[in-house]
Amino acid sequence: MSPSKEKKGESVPSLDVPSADQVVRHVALLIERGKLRPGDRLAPERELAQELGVSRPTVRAGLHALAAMGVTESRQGAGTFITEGPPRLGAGPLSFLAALHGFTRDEIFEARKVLEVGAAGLAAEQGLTDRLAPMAEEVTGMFANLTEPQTFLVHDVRFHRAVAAAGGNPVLLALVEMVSSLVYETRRQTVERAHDLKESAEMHRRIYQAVRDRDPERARAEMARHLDLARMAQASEEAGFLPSKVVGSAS
Amino acid sequence: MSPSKEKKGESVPSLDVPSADQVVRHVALLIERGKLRPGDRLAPERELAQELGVSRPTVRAGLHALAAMGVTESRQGAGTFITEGPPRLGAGPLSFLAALHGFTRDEIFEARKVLEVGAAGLAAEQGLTDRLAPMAEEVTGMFANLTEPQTFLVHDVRFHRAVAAAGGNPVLLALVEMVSSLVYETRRQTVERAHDLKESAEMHRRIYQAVRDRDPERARAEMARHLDLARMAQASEEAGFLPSKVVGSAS
DNA sequence: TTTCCGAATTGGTCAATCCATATGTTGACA
DNA sequence: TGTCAACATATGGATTGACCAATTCGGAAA
Repeated sequence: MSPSKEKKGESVPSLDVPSADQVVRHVALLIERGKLRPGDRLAPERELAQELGVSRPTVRAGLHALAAMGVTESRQGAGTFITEGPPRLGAGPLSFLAALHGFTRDEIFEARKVLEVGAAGLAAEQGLTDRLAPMAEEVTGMFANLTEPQTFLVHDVRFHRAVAAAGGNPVLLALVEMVSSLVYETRRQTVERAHDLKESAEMHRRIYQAVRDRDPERARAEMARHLDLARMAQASEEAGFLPSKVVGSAS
Repeated sequence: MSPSKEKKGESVPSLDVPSADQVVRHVALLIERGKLRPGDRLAPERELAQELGVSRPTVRAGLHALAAMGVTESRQGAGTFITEGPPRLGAGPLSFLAALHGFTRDEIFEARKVLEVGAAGLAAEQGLTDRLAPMAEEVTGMFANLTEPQTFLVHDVRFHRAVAAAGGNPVLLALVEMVSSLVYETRRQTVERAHDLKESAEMHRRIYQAVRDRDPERARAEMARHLDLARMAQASEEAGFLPSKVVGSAS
């Protein structure tokens, strides 16, 4: 079954496939061929090691890499599983990039603006009525927690997620969540200083109404305006509070 | 320096920190504190193992995870280094997501549209003249290779990268590259069937001109139009060629 | 039939060892 | 004296073997 067991010192030492990558490629192949679907369990490490002709630590290295990419999850005693649930991109890689290259708050908000304005437009165009309820719910949650900044923030984040979801594009949703999570950690530390939570809730409500009314242009405009104001609000919250305006907390 | 050396069977077994994550967190901390910058070399695995009080295989597992996130690169005999170069997000995670959840070509193009239309708008607004040359160069390369589809495609991809770069936002650039790379592999297999390469080159030229003229609205419109046409073009190229319209080739 | 315990399964970790590659040093040779 | 090749060292890559810890599931007992 496995003619790949080549001796090392052979005449042609050209094909050097890093063994750890072999595991990743193997899993990738199984996924592409549909043999592995979300929630499925992978073969035990010991079996994988034998199948691929590598040692167990090598298999483990590959599985760690897959786990870091959010592809798999391992539970001691149970097994290794393909990640279930909605498509998500881990925030880790972006967080590291942010910390390493010193992304600024403004840059991140600008990226959010592009993503979320687009998502809001799509949401209004699609007009999927069953996606409206989650948005409305979060707006309600915001108005109900004007004096509880932390709770308010949770509804805030979930509202933006709901808008992206209403866009109906899983790729965009994954990107929005990845970038949003970059801001979330920072924001959680400064939201206590926020004033005008009411004004923020009103803006979210206007975004919701625009989507509900299937008015893409208004949805885009309201989202753009909201993110601009949110950016400035956070800037003032951070004033003299955080040592640097550089974001980045690796998960 | 490290009082974290807790015995396992102690009276309070509550704090179970998966050892592999310890390595990731350790590196993350060093990065956040500015002790590690792109290009720097990490301590040797054996030293890290001793510092953190874990075994070397565990350290290796953590380093593999970091490598999978694109944070580090290891070179046998030399050491492990923080990834250098421009901020990049690996395409691996998105590829897996695409394969697992069956993202369609249309969904990916829609996401590209949001990202790249936004980037084109930013590029035109910024008007950084020193970012124009790379774009012009790729357009020239496309016109010079109308009969060489593979070469044409390379310039095509690089043009879109150049536009995103001209937007001046590293976050957006990283996202554009990540999503674009999803399409690239598929496209490379079908581009031979393309006709109207000349028309495609013309469209790119118009995008360039709009950015050069600092006309954001036109830049957005041209990019949107281009991506719509490119989507349809690829659909016809794929007709009866690829077994499925589902994208996804994990790197 | 229900409940509980224990064996088998499986991931998590460690230790020791060897190999492959890169790098720096040293010594021989021109 | 200068240059280059061979060797020693540092470091990541991988293996073997073993043991621990958490989960799962089946069989025994109530």
